Amino acid sequence: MATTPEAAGVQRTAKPTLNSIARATGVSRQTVSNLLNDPDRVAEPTRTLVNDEIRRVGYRPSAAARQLRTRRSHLLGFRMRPSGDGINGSIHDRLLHALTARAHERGYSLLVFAAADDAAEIAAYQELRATNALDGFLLTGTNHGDLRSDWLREHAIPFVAFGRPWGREDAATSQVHDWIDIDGGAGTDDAVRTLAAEGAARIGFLGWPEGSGAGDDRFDGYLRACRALGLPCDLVERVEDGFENGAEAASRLLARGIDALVCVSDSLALGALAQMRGSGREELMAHLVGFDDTPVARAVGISSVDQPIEEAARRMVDLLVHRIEHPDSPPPQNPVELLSPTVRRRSPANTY
Amino acid sequence: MATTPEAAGVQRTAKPTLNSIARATGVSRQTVSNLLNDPDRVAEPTRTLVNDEIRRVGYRPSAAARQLRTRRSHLLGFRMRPSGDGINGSIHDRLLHALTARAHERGYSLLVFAAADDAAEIAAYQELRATNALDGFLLTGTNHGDLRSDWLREHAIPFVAFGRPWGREDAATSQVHDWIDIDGGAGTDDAVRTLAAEGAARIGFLGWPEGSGAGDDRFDGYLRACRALGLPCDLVERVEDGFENGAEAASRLLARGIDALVCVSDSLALGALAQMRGSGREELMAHLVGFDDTPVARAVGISSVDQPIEEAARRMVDLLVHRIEHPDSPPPQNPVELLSPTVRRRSPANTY
DNA sequence: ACCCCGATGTTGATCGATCAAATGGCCTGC
DNA sequence: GCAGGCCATTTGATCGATCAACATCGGGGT
Repeated sequence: MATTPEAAGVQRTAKPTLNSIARATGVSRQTVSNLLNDPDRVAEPTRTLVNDEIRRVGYRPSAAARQLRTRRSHLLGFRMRPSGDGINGSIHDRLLHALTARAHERGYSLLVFAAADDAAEIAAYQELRATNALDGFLLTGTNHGDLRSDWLREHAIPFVAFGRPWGREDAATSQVHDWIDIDGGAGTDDAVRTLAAEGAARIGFLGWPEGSGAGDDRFDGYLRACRALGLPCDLVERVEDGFENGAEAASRLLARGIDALVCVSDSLALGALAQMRGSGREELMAHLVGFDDTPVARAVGISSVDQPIEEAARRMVDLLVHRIEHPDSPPPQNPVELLSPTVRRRSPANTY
Repeated sequence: MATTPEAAGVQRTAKPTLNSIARATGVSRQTVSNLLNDPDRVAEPTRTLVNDEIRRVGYRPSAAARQLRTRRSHLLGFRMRPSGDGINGSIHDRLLHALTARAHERGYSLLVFAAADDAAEIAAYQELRATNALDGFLLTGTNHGDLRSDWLREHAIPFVAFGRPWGREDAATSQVHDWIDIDGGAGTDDAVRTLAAEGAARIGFLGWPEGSGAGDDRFDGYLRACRALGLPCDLVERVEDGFENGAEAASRLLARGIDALVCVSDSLALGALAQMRGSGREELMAHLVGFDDTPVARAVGISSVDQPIEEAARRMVDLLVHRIEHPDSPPPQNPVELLSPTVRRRSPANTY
């Protein structure tokens, strides 16, 4: 922000340090240090004197020196997943951006690293923790029996996960960890109710195969809503993610007779949309709901369940920072954080 | 990789350091240091002795300490752009992943930061350089009269840009900088020739408004090819990126009579595709080419110009690392690196 | 014999911050 | 009037690595 104009031009002198500031103002280095870390400890006359000098020469403390002494790097680790061949990659991007912004506000930076699989990710934790002294990690896409969270907990390394600790039904007794998640079930539930309110009676569901935490959760929401509303809940196809798979599965559902469709991802929804159009069932296109509200869905005009990624990112960072700065704080909180998504309603028809 | 199984379980001892290794093996700390930085300096009997101990206790040097002494952080900065509302965001993701992977291979890590605009990005350079001692920066999306590259050069901070130094016609005389880029013009040229070879005679172009480096470059490629082939080259619309804009502009081009269309982005191409379908000109869909080969284009079956992002990322990192490690090396190379994209041919018809 | 050299390895100083403990001044209470 | 305390500040030690300079030991070359 306040990039002092002088600082840019003049600075031909050596880089300022705590010591140089101290000498220039006639106080001791520790006083300068105090001013930075706990301003109340230094009295008024001194305070402004030193502050002015700091500003004048554009002093910034050295992260390396601080880290060496305090063993805190103020760095958080984030794994880049092999660039989503799916359309869903865009939420990954959104998440990373939001995490970066929030971390910055809290005085932290993000270090990204690539890892092919979970084992490689764990190896990376170890390496980064030892050499770069990362303060903590931000995990995404947790799954049943996730090795990563177990490993991190065993090694007492702070982390927070985007995704519930799936398959930890014994949560009450066993050690859990910090996490936030988005209530996917509430999203599909909401989608079903919205479609039903508009008159749909045979609502289909196009999901992922059983076994993925998020996928099962979204399926549950569908079931719950259909049962509550007295609608059939067996119009279901569960396939791997992807445009092609979506189109194929949709054709089967169309054959069984549906008048609306909820999908577990925008990729699948896009495939379903193509199938509807291809088989002359354009009237269904307005009764199709995807998941993630990706740019593609917005562009093409598919309704979609919008996840509050920015909010989720904020809370992730806050949770992690809290755990880092208060290592002895109450063990992994309650059912930590569960955010609700929103259904974005739109219609493909109005885009042509 | 070699996460020693013992290291995980046993380690209840203090973290190993150069000194602890030295004491344990009976050599001096400097010898251990030499072993790490220049193995040839230490003779055989010692070498394996120390190496074994290092492996045994799982020693990893402290980046902070090293950085404090050497003033090298082995960190590269990368700015997260406000998550592309466009569909094109996915190449950003691909690029970041590839950069991360390559940086790791070269012994560097990526630190990401968010900045709203170029001015904020410059402020971030200054801050990150002073506190975190970043070794260099990776820029994306350079434009005419880019402030960032000027600032970095003035301050003698190593960097490499993805994107030519647009508008530096005096490149021969003026100071240039390291960069790589993808020859967009070659891509559109190729697209035109491909379409022409398949019989198209009136090929349209849907581009961005004049003034963006990459956009003008791609337009030039179109012009060049059309002229060379003796085809009309005035079937052109230039609009801001986006699905809606693409659809509108495409309708104007359709009215003027085209039998093929080259677009400057997949977002625009997707809009054009929708317009073609909406106005019953499905036969044109197979003669539509987008740009970037995003997942959406792949999914929907639009042909697209595929940029060799991974290759570009590799060269970016290599150039930057070279400049960091050889600050006095020959000034900004020649027309540094210009990679050629590839046209991916597909047809929307075969997806239903 | 002598001197110098390369190959190995060692020691003291240093990078820039924070921690822990000590200092000196001033005020309060008995 | 003096012990005890609090405040603001200072001093010495330390985090873990590298740099620069110096020791040691065999060999050649002449």
